[in-house]
Amino acid sequence: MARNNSRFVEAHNKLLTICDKMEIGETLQSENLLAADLGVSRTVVRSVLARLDEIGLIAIDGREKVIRRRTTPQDRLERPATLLTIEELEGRFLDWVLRMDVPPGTALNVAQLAKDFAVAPHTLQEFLSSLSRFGIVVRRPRGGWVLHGFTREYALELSDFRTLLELNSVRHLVALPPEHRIWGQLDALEQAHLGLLNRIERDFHDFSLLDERFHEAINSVVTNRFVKEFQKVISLVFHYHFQWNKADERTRNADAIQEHLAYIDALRSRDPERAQAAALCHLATSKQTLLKALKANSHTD
Amino acid sequence: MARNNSRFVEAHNKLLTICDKMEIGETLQSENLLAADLGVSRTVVRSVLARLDEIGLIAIDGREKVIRRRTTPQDRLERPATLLTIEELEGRFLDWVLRMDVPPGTALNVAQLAKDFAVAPHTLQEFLSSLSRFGIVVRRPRGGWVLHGFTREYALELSDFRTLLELNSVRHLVALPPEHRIWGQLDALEQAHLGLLNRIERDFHDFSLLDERFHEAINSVVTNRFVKEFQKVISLVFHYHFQWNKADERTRNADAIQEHLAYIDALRSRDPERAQAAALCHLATSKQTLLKALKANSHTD
DNA sequence: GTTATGGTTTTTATTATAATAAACATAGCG
DNA sequence: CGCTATGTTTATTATAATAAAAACCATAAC
Repeated sequence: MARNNSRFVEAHNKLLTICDKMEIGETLQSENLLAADLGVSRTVVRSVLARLDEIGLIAIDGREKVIRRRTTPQDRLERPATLLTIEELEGRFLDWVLRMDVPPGTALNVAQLAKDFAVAPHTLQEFLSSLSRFGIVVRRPRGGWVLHGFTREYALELSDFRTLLELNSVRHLVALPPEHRIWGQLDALEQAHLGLLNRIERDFHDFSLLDERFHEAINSVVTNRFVKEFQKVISLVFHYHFQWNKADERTRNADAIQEHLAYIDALRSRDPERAQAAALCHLATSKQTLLKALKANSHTD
Repeated sequence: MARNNSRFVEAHNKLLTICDKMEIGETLQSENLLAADLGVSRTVVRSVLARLDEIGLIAIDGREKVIRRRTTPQDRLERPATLLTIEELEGRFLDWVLRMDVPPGTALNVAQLAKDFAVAPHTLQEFLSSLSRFGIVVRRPRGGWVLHGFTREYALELSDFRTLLELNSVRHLVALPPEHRIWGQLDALEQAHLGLLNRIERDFHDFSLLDERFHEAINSVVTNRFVKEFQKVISLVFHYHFQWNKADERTRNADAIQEHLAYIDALRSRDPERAQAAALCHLATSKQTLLKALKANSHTD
């Protein structure tokens, strides 16, 4: 009753498949080889073999493992409900906070949340601890967690920080040689923007994703793990709010496309000042959009 | 055998002190008031009262809690060894990594480390999880942790990121009005630098701390939680490496003081370009110092 | 009506333990 | 004698169980 035994079950069922491919009376490979084939440790293989012996599928005699009968569907074990990993949890949690519009200052109940998200309480705890680095949640003095974002303050600071990082990327980008992959990417992105502009009436929802791809491309020219780590949070927050601010979504997205196109042009000019100006202009609009989205469903006054 | 009962013990001993101040035959306050006085919940007060009743110090009769005898030293409970909190752990851990010069790629043994640091394994686990946001450690696919920093790459990226943040701070700083507290702080820092320069032959060790204070002051003008969070890690890493790179420590620190003084002058000029140039100059030196420190005891080639 | 207390529920932090992996030792075969 | 396969032991992580603490509610006393 400690770890979940999904590894054991998986190996067990895989071994059944192997047995199916062999004849009755044949002998299985050595434990070491089986372990390598199944991608698990020998310990697991041994416990699987012990079980197969128990249900009479094979007969273990010293190092002889003889297949005794064909497998039946009943032999297969049910895989236990697999819990989310900490990586999968990240998206779900931010989604929950932003979508459910959880007010800042809410005390988070680890046990309850863990149940809701179908993770071990411990996993959630760890995750919250890592989120606390971004100030989204804070640890209370004697245990427990409080949701601290997303206030207006937070949004402002996040936007400012984003601007800081992206202007840095822009400065790097314009200095790149013509043969760098980024220029081709920008061309492709330009085409995608023009394409979306043509069918904006219907597909304006697609902009959110395009926006993410666009900024990701620009920031990809900087190879810095700290920049990248933050980019993840930033793009998540902006992405979600983009989706939910339904007011004027069509015209807003159409305008943003125009800004992106101007931004791309400015980058192509290789003129650092012009490029930074275009970036600033678009990022300012983006900031306003985020603030409006917050105000729309605000606990934040 | 779950939580440690330090809260109970603390409340217990405090209540003994309260009893000492009262006469035999007097009655104690209500549970609620005691709880407020001791700063704990009523549950703790109740278990403490139950124990005091048991050892015959007081007699509980309904809501009457009569003091029966004087307290003796034997009544006091030994406080259990208090484990480190996650905040205290941070410094200790980075200290260990940098001081012991743990090579990148080392697998971290949670149970062992937890013992060494005198924390619950769980606390260490959480802490590692939060550190993983900075890429110092990474989680292995099937449990376990690997130390990933501090390679030359990491140091370079950290330096670059630091430069990015600090230049931003400088741009903010030079735009601040003369009555802002920062100008007074800079004056004080200048005096401290000049003072240290006079006794550099003897006290060159003190520079590390002064350096930290200096950069902290400059970055304090930006009120951004993301900037602040990173500053913590950055200053830790630089601070430690400063201390351990013993080569030419005296002259190196004397030179750095000169750079700081020029930096302060440039800030006072309120000229953004000049200030940024001075900042860049000093940060570049700092980067070189860090790289040299890494090379000196390098696993990183 | 107000305050104090007894009991109950919730929630968090820690410990014990099962599942896994790895290391080591031993036996069998060529 | 050397190599490989298996048996045994040990170490380590993830999770379930659980104790401590806090919060809550209902009842009793003044």
